[in-house]
Amino acid sequence: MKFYDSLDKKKKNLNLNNNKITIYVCGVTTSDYSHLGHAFSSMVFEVLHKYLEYKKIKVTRIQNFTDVDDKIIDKAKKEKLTMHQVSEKYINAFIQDMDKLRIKRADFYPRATDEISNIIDFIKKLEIKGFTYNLDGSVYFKVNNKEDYGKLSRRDLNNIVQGTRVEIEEKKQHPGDFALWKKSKEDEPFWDSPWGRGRPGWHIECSSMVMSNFGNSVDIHGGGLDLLFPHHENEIAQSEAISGVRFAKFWMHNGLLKISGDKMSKSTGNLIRLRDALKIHSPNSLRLWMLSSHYRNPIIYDRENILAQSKALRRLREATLISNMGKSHSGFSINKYREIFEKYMEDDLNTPKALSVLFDLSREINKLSTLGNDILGPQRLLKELAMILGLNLNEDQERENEDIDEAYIDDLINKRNKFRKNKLFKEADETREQLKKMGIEIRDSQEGTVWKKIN
RNA sequence: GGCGACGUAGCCAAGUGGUUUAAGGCGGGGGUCUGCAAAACCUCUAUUCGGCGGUUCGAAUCCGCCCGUCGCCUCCA
Repeated sequence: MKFYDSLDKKKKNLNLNNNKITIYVCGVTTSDYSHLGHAFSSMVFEVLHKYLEYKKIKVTRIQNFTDVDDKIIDKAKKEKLTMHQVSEKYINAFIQDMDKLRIKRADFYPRATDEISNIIDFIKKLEIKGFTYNLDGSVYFKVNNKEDYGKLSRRDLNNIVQGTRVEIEEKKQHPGDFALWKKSKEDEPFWDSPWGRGRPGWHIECSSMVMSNFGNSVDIHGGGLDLLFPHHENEIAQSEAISGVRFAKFWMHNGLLKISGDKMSKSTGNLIRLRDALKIHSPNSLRLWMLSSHYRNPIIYDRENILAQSKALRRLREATLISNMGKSHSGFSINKYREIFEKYMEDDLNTPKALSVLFDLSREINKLSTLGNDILGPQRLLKELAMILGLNLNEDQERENEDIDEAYIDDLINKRNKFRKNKLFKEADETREQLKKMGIEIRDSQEGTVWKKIN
């Protein structure tokens, strides 16, 4: 099983201890509703999780909530709520929205505010080792004391600031130094610490959570590519400054989601909320769309593309819905498809290729069915493999059949079939048109007439 | 200015030295089936991988230059 490691810049073999694996994924700052980029990132590592589990590997996946930060504090002031209330609201929304997308939940969702005492201990250790300095009640990490700083993002400390738009805090010893502990201003939430009242800096919570849950090193550390610098670079610096060992065996970064060529991000307001996307797209179509490009590549939001995926989805679903009338066995090897699927998944999570196996399998099922073969096994395999990718091939069918007067539809279908029996085709076609106007498409087959809702 | 990614058919998107004279999906053409449809199946739809050079017996795949798009260097999945 090979995955691309952003630090070593190559695909590496995943070696396991006792068939166990630990995964830490950087979660969201709880200052707003989650957007599609969050969904994409969460889904990538969820699919990884599910695949490993399918391979009988014991996975522990943690995804954090950053529930203390400037934006949350601002929002709380504006809405006259406490920081905690704001966070609570968006944490609940996150869970709700991700559930709807059928993202299997992580094992734990630790919050920064529950981690404070560990964080303080962490900073104390860094202090003892001489990696920090105090500046007006805030504590900073000395980037110059970490000789390999910049190894993840290939950055050189000497020109790390040149040409940037960063306003350099003149007091910092080095422009790259970052806050471990921020002194709190008046009317801001705070925690007592050896350095006075304040709150943790952004990067420290992830290091602390990894270490308090997994020890000095985690197997896979994931997140969006936008976190590579400075967030993950800083995590490495502070963690390895303490432990002296490699912080994450694998750094996995998903590509960023874009809207008409530009990154989806909070700063520009250029984003689509997951809950809004779910109003016009089914979970399956959204997932199929996200899975149809490789996780490390950027993906551009485009309604037409997602719509195309929902049509593709039908192909898969139809193949699982064919009644199994066949008796004979074709000598068809389902293991071949399973093996190819696994081969692609284990090659750095190549979901586009893995999906192609599902489509090939669907075609095979249709062919076998026409030839009168037993298709139960292949159908089960199709559903099983799709489920690893979070595609529920029964779900949309059920969903589409909601809110429909089935008895009325059955009446019309019976009526049409009587017309057909009596060769009154004109009347039969009119009835079919009537159904179509209601959004119902029908299909005649040997087993009778079946119908489904169309969009 | 520094670091990095990408550019493959009408569209989306894999492939990163020979097994690929390039997966899969959407769209489109033709056919089979059907009273007609739908679905399904068969078949066609890039002799070619941004451009130009180079390395090699052999390149979409490696190297160089150029053009274009984007990301990070600021909170960000």
